[in-house]
Amino acid sequence: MSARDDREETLRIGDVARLTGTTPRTIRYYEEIGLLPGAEGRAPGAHRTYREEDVERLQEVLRLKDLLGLPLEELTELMAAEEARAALRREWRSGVQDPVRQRQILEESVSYIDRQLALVRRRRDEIAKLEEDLAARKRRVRDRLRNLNGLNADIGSRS
Amino acid sequence: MSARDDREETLRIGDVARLTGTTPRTIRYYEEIGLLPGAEGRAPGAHRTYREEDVERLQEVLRLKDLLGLPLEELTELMAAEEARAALRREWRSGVQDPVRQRQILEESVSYIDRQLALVRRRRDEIAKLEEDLAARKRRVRDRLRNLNGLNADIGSRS
DNA sequence: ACTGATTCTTACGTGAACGTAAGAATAGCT
DNA sequence: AGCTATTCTTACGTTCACGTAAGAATCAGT
Repeated sequence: MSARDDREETLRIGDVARLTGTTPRTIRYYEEIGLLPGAEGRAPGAHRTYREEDVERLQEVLRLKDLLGLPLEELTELMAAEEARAALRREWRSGVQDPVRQRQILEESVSYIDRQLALVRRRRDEIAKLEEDLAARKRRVRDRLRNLNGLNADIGSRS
Repeated sequence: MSARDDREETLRIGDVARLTGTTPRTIRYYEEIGLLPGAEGRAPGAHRTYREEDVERLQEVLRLKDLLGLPLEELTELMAAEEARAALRREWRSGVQDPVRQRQILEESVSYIDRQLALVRRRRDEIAKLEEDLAARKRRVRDRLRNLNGLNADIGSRS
């Protein structure tokens, strides 16, 4: 009763839901569609257990979902990067340390991060463009307002 | 057959759909929920007609929807700015030109643009933060890779 | 071992945002 | 006036992303 892998405080689905601002249902759903891993060795009917790592991953998922607005299926592909990192960590802890395999996993991870970065940067540019356009529009309207106020500077002093 | 308001080439719903990359159904739906105006004086059963102005407005709607990810109902509120601008333009063309009313409309327009800008800037910041985080993560992974390559510089030369 | 809280599985329900089908009507052209 | 393409209205269907309900099972604490 000492040498097992149940280290690091083990959270339950309700805890994770509270920590991430979602609901248990959502977490189960994400697991169901393969967006979250859903621990291999779990007896049918047994409670799901999570660690900090899983919480962070879920937060990443929610963030990408919110900011990129992708359908969950595409997000599933994107998140394969975290899978690679998780796999690496597991192999790391289990002491495998085959440098060739590690290189492979790390490179895979980089390529997935690059895919995420590409999407994020496109969004960033689109948002920037939108902001510029809105600012320009605002300037034009304010110019018209200044015009009106200039031509008859008698009416109204506070908006 | 000369003095009417049917100036400016009048588009039909299919044209607008093609120009904006959507479908007629979507356009009707947006009109139905009040997100698009849906011309007042239209006989029941008659074809809808649009002008450049309407196309631009729809493009704005689609852009905000995509980039902000708001439910259409909230978007409807946000778009009240365009309504104000459209109203102003109509009064302008019809020669009303009551400066007090114009001031009112312009200020209303500014306040709606400000609301849009606030939302867009929040998004911009969130996206920027996400990009930074991803870039940092990538750096860390690449550092590990460099480490691996340093320790055994024999394997693999191209990624 | 018991108990109360939480979770499990299964399955049907829901809201948002459209898709699709059908029959009638309209608009542009000749 | 007639023909054809497009559109109109109405209404039911669909997909995504969960919500909700029910009965059984599990887990933490005593």
